[in-house]
Amino acid sequence: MNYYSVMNEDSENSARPGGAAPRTARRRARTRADLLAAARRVFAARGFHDASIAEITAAADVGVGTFYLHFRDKDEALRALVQEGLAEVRARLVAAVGDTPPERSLPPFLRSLLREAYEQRDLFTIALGSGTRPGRAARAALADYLDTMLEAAAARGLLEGYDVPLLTRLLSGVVTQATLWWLDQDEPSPDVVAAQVLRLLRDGLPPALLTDSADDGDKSGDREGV
Amino acid sequence: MNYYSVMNEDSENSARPGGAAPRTARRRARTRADLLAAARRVFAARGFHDASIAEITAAADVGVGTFYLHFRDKDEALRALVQEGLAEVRARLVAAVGDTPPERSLPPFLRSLLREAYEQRDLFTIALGSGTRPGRAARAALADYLDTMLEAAAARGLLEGYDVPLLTRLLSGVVTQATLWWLDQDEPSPDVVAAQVLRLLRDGLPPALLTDSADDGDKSGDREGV
Amino acid sequence: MNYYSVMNEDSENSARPGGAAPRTARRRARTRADLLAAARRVFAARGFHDASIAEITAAADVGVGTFYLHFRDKDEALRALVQEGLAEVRARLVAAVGDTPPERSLPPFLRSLLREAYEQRDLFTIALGSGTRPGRAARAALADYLDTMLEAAAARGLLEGYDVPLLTRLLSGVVTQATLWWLDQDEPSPDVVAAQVLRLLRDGLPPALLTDSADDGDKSGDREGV
Amino acid sequence: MNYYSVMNEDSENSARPGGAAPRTARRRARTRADLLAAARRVFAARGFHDASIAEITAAADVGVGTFYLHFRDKDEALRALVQEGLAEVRARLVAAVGDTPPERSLPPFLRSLLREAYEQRDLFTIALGSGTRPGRAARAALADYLDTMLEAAAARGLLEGYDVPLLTRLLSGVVTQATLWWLDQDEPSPDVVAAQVLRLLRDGLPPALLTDSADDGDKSGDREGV
DNA sequence: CATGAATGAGAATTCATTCAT
DNA sequence: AATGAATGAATTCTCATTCAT
Repeated sequence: MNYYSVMNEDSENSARPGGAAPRTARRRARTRADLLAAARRVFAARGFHDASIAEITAAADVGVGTFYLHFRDKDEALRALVQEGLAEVRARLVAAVGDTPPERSLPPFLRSLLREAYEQRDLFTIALGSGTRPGRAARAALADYLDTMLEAAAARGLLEGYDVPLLTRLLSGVVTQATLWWLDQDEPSPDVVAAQVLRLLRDGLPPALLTDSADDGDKSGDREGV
Repeated sequence: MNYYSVMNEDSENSARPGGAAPRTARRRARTRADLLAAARRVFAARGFHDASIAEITAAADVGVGTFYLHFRDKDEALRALVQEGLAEVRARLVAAVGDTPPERSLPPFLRSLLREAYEQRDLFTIALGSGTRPGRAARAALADYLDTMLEAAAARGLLEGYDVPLLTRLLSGVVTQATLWWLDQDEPSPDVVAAQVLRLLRDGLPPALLTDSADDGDKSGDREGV
Repeated sequence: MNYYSVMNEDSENSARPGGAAPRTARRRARTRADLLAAARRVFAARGFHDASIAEITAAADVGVGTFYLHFRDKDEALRALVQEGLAEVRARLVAAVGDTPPERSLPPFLRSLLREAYEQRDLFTIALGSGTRPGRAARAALADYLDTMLEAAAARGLLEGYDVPLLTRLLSGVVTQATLWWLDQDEPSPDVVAAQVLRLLRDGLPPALLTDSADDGDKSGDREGV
Repeated sequence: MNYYSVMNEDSENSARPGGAAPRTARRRARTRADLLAAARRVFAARGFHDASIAEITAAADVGVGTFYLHFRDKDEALRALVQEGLAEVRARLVAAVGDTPPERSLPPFLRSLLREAYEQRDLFTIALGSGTRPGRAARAALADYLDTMLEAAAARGLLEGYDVPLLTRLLSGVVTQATLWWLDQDEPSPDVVAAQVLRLLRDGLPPALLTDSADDGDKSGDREGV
């Protein structure tokens, strides 16, 4: 059992009987935010597994014990970091897509997503780059969002012959990889990347590259003229 | 200094003057293979970071010290596992593609790759799934291979307007994700996935999904009739 | 990277803004002192190389990890032990010599040194007896001190014909050996040893023992009458 | 129990029933000599405690197991190395001193000893420099030899007022230190060092350096005129 | 005799977690 | 709420020693 579990009961004990002492609450929230910011820096710099609690608390300029006042353990901190960080991203993406109907929201969504990924390279690297549970959860959340859009399109009969869940994964693979691109380079800008991704999704590759004698009959037949 | 470095001189001392003692060498190779097989199982089951040397040696049914006779440390073992495993995969892929000209080899290459990924799910999960150096190296090797093909196509003027290095990464993202798909499910078969991937790459998504008011001028103009 | 390096910043953070928490600092210092005392006992009893960290922490009655909170490794502990121990000795020697002019300070210095060596046999054994770096540093420090005295004498023209650095080493050899004497015996007392050393240095050995046909010319000429 | 103990029975089994196969014996002796030479190099370079058996056998270009065919363990090898090495030295010293009567042999003895020490710096460093048992044994052997000479002199009434065993130790300290001198420098030559040592032993230090108000009564009285 | 792969006990070291202040 | 010294279980790594060939 952790100190954390004593101090953070599941019940909503934020209801102050006398309605008093919001000062303490604010301090506490600030410390927590400091810790998350420090964790983001340290995880990005050294990788989740090689980061130690002591490093994080040192970066946050708090005592080691303080960590356990706010998080059960390192995994908890990662989960909170990714979850809360991506929640903000999600909010901005929803705002960017606005009330565009699902079947037309893919371009603005991708463009915004890649912009966010570029702005918050460290967070995306942490979330997508390492084989951790919250990383997988983040990928799943992205896939879910894409899924919603594609299912809406499928419901309108726009995706005959596509396996929507698989398609979802492939698309999320494209996005993930585009994101990890910036792990090494800073160029090109997210807008250029978005244009390339959209072009690939719209036009596919040149037919000459996919001429395939082993392909199933009628498909290859359709393309013969090319 | 490691025992490893003492026991494994870099010099080419494999030249046995009397042509003697290949027995010992064979024993040694067998033990090494046992260790790699055990490492593959343990890494796949518990993840690279959570696997301990003791687990690996126990799984290989050898003493702990034996590990260090063959590998400098855990990273070394991972590197060897991925490198040698993928070398075999690469050999089979090369054989599968045969002398198909580069600009027509994408379909057979992808199909073979996905079959290999399916057969050797554990290896691919280890190589691609965790944010380790050999993982990145493996991704890079895949990208290199794709790059060779695409550059050949580009040299024939088949990829006007595409950013080849970026395209390479996006494709490798698709493949990586398709591979990680089987981390959770066993369905569908690699041939079905390959067909979907090839269809996506050939046809792109239905234009309706990509109609984009914010698109850059002439491109959207081209597509207006749709 | 060591826990030590995380917990012991090099910066001068001893400046407590609020002037607070000297309690913790005192506790910490006490634990450190306990560890050094335990190390002294264990090193003296089993020799530096054969002593294990676990033995030291057991002797100090603290957890193993605590050792690394105070010292980077065993060498660090030895260095601290010797350095700090000899610093105290040095302080007492300086006090004993007082403001005696350098060319007359050899007798009181040797007497005090041998008394210290006797009192702190364990420390001197650790410092001088084993071929470790701090051991060599300790010998060097002793030689330096002797050097200061002898150079002062040489500047007054009292050491014509002597190679001062070499002489320094020979003297320190005499002292070192006198010290190691007590490794086996407890007798005779330091004052008796000091008297013998001083007598040897003052009178030399009886000329009869050093009559030397192969000696260099004029020197032997001087002594011919004997 | 060691392989060594099986192969090296205490009984003199060198008596070959058929008087045959001296070839094998020669080979064996040669391997042993190779190992000792390698041990000398490795011990001198890395220190006894930090040298490993594997290093020694690698330097001797034999298999690890071979070591145990000739020595029980590392200590055994050190003992043999020092013992046999010093036996040769001793033989040469005895030859150098010849039939000089004991009370006149100190000068030639010291001169020869320092020459040997210079020639065989590595051996002397190993023997005297590290706090090992054979090291102490070597020091004791040196002291014994000096003791023989000094006792002979004392028997002739030449050492009234000197504590011979202690004097022995002090002298051996001088010699040891002179030897360790060459650990750092190559200069000056052994003959110069010997001359300085002999001068110190003959003349002592200048009286001015040893004027001592705290000295015991009559001794200081004797020296008042100085 | 010689070999060197294999062994495993033991030592060093790390670091998440606790708890007295 | 915050602190940071202390803890010790767990892990990595070393190397003397054995033994089958």
